[in-house]
Amino acid sequence: MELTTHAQNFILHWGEMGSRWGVNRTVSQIHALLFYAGRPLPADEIATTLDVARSNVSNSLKELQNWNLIRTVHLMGDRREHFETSLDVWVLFRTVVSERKQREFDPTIQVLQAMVASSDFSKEDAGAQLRVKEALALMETLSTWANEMLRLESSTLVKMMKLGAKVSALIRK
Amino acid sequence: MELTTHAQNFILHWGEMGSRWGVNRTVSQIHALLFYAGRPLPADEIATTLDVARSNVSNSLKELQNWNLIRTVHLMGDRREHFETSLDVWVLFRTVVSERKQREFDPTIQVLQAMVASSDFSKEDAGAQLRVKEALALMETLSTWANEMLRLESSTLVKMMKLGAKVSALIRK
DNA sequence: TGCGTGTTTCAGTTGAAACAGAAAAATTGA
DNA sequence: TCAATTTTTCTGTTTCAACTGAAACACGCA
Repeated sequence: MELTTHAQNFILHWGEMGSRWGVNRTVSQIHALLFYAGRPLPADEIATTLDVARSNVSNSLKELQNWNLIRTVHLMGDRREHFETSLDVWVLFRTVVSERKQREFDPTIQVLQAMVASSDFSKEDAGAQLRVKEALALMETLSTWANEMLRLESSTLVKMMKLGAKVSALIRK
Repeated sequence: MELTTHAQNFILHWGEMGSRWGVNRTVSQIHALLFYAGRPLPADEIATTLDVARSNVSNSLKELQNWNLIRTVHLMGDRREHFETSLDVWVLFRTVVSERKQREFDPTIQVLQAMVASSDFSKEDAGAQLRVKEALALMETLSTWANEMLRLESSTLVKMMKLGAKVSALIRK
């Protein structure tokens, strides 16, 4: 498959974005390609299109599957596996947020909880203990809130966001 | 300064967190140290405490200043600059979100806007054009919403989060 | 102006992650 | 079962950001 200029822009920029947020560049490029193409692609076509090694594609696809961002489909008359991603951007967004939270956010909360629970802060760390508690409280608040938001339907979520700060007018209690 | 076990845990874990989110490890460790210590520290004390090169500390501090996460203070009878961070976790959170948005999110929106505006998508990319538009719409929604949230006072923000999905009950319009 | 103290810059080094290519393994159709 | 096709694993190589240490630079003070 030959990429148009637009496709190249999109894929390269998305890969760049990914790497700034701690996601492997090839992984995000592949995902961008599948999203842009909008149809299932076999691994070797991905490899030739992006000009990366077949093995690199294989590992990246596995990573994307672990992230629940792609699934395999089979096409008539072709024994190769084809890979596709959801084309609903809100589904993708929620998946990424949810996975990321599970992998990195929640474990950190646990670490902080353990720290705070083990009450053997030395005396000179009293202030520090308070601050760690506050950091933990922030993360717990965020976590609970995120779980609730993720449970909403996309359309509801969008509506809430568009309401935005208007909601704050209701909070005078 | 000798670090307690708790301090080490906190700082090391925070550094680890940072690097998973695309933030230099030393940078986040230094910030964690300043937060944990809760008092202004001079660069060389940071270097010896974390056991990294003095120059590394210097560059990392500059980075933290660019992020508006630390400021310098001067102590009586000491010519050295001392560095301190806000101890209000919500202030820190908002700063990070705001800076990160400005640096990485907003520019991406611009790229997508440019792509969508330049209407020379070839015919076979019609579907792709639609999808890019949807991705852009999502990011714009998020961006507007984030701006509104960032303008709120911390206490209001927390209240809104604690309300959480309860707000969605109000959206039946 | 020169000296002591502190900071930054810069060039080279290191280490970890990403990647390629080959080899091994798996799958399917005959 | 075998051959053809496709996928995965493995090992070395490359790349790049992070880091160090030394040298250059800035500042304040006598």
